[in-house]
Amino acid sequence: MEHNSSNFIRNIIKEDLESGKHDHIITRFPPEPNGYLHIGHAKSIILNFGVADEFNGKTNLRFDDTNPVKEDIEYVNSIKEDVKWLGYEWDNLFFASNYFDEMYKRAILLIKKGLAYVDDLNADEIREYRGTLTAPGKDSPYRTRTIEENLELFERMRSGEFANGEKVLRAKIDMASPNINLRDPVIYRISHTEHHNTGNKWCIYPMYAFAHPLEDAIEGVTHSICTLEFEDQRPFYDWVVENCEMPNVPRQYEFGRLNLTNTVMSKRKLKQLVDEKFVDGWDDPRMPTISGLRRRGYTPEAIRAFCHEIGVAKTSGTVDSRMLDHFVREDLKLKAPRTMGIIKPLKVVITNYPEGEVEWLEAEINPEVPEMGTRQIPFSREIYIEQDDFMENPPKKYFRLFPGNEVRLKHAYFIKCEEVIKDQDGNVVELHCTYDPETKSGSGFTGRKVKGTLHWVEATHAVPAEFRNYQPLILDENGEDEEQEEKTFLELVNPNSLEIFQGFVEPNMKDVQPQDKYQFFRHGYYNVDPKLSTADHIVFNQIVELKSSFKI
RNA sequence: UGGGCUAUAGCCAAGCGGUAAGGCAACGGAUUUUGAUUCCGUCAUGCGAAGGUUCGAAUCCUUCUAGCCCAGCCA
Repeated sequence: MEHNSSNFIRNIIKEDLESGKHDHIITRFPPEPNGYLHIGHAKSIILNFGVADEFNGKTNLRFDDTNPVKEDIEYVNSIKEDVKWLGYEWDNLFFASNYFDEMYKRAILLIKKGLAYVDDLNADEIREYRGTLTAPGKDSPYRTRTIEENLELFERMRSGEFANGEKVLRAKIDMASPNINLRDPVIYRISHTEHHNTGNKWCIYPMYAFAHPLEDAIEGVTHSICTLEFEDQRPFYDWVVENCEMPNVPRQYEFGRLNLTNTVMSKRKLKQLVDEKFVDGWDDPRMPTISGLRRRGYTPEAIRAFCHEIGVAKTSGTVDSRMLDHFVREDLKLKAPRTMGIIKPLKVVITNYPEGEVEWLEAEINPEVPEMGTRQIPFSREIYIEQDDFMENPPKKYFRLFPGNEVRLKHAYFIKCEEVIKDQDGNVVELHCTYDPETKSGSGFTGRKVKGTLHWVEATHAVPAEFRNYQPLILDENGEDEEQEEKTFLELVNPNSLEIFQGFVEPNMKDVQPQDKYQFFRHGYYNVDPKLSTADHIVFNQIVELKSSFKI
């Protein structure tokens, strides 16, 4: 069902299986629990789980929790929920922190082989000694310590004798390497910090570059898939696996991360939007987080279809967010019941309709899926239509209501605008119309045609509802500016990204449940907000508008 | 100025020496009780540029150009 898009990683795995290099594959999704997952992670999840599923392999969910100062159990819970919601089941749930003993032993092995040493240089000095992009670094004066001394010092680091930053363990490779990652990278640092999983057992924690290859090797991961910025790290990845004498040899492959127009996609920036209250939280419907998209009303199916269609490559481009919109509409088209809702109400009195009378009309729930059946909607002398569906002085090709014009009310009758009622300030507050009983929907009336069909809600039975319409959170005509990143990014936040309206919906909508999705006729798709909606006050989040070729 | 990577339409992307898939967007036109959907059609003599090899090149070679990433005791 989800298209067979070819990509280079899939091709590599296929070849590895065909050549007999592997008889099975294991992938992993390795988030650090320091924030919520976003749609960029969804791309990685879908890639890792998808490719393993396709070739009968396994995928681990592994928390890369090697830096306790940034991590929190709240994040591990949200990550698990999001992966499941996207439709994936991990074969194993692992924590890198459960490998700390193993990693410590491998570090000692490195020391014993003369491939790692304890350095007393502080952070600033290490940076100085590292050299620059174009100039080689120079050896630390502590680089030549004996194995015995290193062993003893490292053990004393572990036992808590030293303060944060006082010492580090470094791999001994080459301070003149053109690849900066190979200039004796730090592999262990001291951090007297409680860890969400290991508590106070450790005060030294391995660095990503050292830990990650070990984690993969320990789990027997065959294809370790990560994003492009880790490309330079691959030589060290291989160095660690080899020199730590890991029996399993994982290989790292890098793909381009997902960028979307009008979207920021870094955990740091998203966290900033949350912390500085630009949004309601990680799950604000304007956020590109999985939890935000879920609350907005996006479906896992739509996200998966989108990720399959954008493909996986080594280019770093920016996908038009309208492509995501497309897949949401496509998924919801056959799933979402149609209903009518008025976002900006304008009262219409049908002057020739009997006072006090209400008739119930039958309306199909989804014309493309007749099995969804029908619903009953009331019609009477007073209804609401959309303010945007009336213009006193319309331009050419305006098919909606204007003085003297006749339109069709969906599922009901033709009405003709006879009179415009205004308040003292000249604002249109009410319309007086007449209807033609002959034109009832379903009666087969063909006497005359109208150009426009409007949606409406009967006034006395109408259920009040709140509509929350969204615009992009980020206004980025030129993408993310790198110069004054901090400033520019916050300046690009759209002050009008949320618009709230109080309107009306059909009476049959009074018992909608959180996360129910509807297509409001001629508006678009909406989701019942799981946080804000109550039985007394229904709140709909706009998922995506319907397309429209109408321009005024 | 060191190293790594990338370049196919407005955007994403397939293509692996045999004559440029697909999706999004856009634009025509038909149908339409959603200005939606659906349908039909248009959209790269062209693959960052210039040379070269070949009967034949987006694919191989050479040289250029442009963009992205790397100097955390973050991941």
